Amino acid sequence: MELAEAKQKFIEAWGKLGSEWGINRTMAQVHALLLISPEALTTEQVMEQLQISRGNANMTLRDLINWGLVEKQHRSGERKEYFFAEKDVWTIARQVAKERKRRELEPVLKLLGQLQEVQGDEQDPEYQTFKTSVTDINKLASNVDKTLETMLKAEENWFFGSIFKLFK
Amino acid sequence: MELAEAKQKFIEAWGKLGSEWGINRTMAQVHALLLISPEALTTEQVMEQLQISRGNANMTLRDLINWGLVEKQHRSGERKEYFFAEKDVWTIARQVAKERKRRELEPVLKLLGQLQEVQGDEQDPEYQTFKTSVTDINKLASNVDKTLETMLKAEENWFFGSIFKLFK
DNA sequence: AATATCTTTCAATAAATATTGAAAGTTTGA
DNA sequence: TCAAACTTTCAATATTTATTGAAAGATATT
Repeated sequence: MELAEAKQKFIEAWGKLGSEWGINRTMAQVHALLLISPEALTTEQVMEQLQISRGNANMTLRDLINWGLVEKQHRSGERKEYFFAEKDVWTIARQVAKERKRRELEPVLKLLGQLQEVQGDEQDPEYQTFKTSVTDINKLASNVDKTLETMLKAEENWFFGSIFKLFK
Repeated sequence: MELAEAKQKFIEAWGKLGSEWGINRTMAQVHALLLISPEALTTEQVMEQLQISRGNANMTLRDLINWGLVEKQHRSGERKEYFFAEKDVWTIARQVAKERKRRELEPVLKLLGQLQEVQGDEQDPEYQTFKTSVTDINKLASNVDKTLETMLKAEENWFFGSIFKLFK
């Protein structure tokens, strides 16, 4: 396979995977493009390579920066902004985990905690089943949360630090 | 909080979480409804409780069955079909992991393997960066795949079997 | 074999999401 | 201060995804 074709396929696949996991297709594609670019790219270059509009490119790049996956670069003597993606996959994975934990897991945990306080008749099967399900999900979600917390602090921890090096 | 309100909030939250993770909101809501129902429900009951159409209820329930999260029940003397959700959260998590692995992770792994075979000039930074990124992602994805594989076989394995009981 | 009961399908429609592009905003330097 | 170079915004539009509901398909009952 030629490089040009491989790049194309990689970008498409990354976009598809993103959309299957609730991440905007274009955002995933821009990320893919930057991932495989040795140099930082300008908005113009992203627009051209992916055939997207200026507005879309601008918003998508901003989102990627908010996700902590891309950073702006400035070059002396130039007005244009350049965009560069973090290339270490483990750092990327940690970053994504961190953001999704914060944006999605934590709000759910908060609600589950409240729902566990529901009042009702202990003899009512409706009540019993509700309470059991919510409690069980809360337990699992808390464990996932704690596990992620540990993972995210892995670098600071000799034990997991060494385990996670195996994944690198 | 009253049970009725709590149920409503739970169903909404589950639907929202699902849609953030690429799972149809209605599917997640139907799943939530069945999760907190002590008894199996009919299509009619699902339609009424969630205010959705017959077609939607039918397709959604079929999808949930395909995900291995819900099963049909038949009752003697009745023509209607009843639907019942698996309640053990660890089993649910395993089931979801299994399906997403099969539907999304495995196809991506296959492609990454092919992309690693890309031909090009070893001196070309474009080629180098592409190859490094693809290889690194492939490594991480393979490790995730293997880890999931182990998890999915956990019940058959005394060591992880006992570890995972901690999560229940 | 006709009818009642229940399930499935799928083209049409609606709703949610993503994208465009032109105008407004900002920054730099002549 | 002006204007060129670049970035940002957002209402309008397009695309994608989900939902409806009526008709067709099953299956059991008389």
